[in-house]
Amino acid sequence: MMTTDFQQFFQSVFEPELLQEINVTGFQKEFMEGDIIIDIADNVKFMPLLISGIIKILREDDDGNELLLYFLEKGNTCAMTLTCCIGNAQSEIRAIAETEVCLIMIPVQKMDEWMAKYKTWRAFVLQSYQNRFMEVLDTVDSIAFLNMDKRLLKYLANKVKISNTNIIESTHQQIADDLNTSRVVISRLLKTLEKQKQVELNRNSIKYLLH
DNA sequence: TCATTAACACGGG
DNA sequence: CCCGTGTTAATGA
Repeated sequence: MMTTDFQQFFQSVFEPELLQEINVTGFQKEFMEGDIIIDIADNVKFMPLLISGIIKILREDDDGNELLLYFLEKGNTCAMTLTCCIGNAQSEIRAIAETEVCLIMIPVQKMDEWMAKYKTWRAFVLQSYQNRFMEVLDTVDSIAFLNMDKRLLKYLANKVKISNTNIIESTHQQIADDLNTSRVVISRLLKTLEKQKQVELNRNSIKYLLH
């Protein structure tokens, strides 16, 4: 059973026959905030299409430190899943529900079949690759070339952009985890941003005051 | 110079 | 009382 949400969003992207097939083979799955959707070393058997909510994609080092790679929004899919499906490999990333999330799960076998059968599917998959690759490049650039204050601003701006509100409900510790730094640094940088009238600070929330 | 770690005080829920 | 926040001091890259 497919929701109207799904119809509305993907209608413009996929042709009717493909929509029909998705209807038949896909199934809906929901996650609560904080749920792990895909973990590192998981075998990927389904390809998720994001209907609603936001998913955080992150990487982890040997010591268990997490690093945010990018967020997925409505209409996106996980590029890691795509590579895993093709190579029949394990996930290199962890996907966590940033908000409540609604997904359509597509069995991986359908991936190949549809690549040949539907132009729109092919275009969608390639476009997803392209988009995610650019996001990762952007993140790499940030880490390599930007100081933590710029990275923080970019992080805040991005959060504002995807959540459609200028209030970011995070603790300093959560932000520090995402950017793989310490809370002391985030607290100090946020404080200077506040003095510069770029943000307003409250417990558990940050109001972003630019544009 | 700037980040990290540990430690501490403050205050709201 | 617990947790998030703001700050400092010591240490390191």
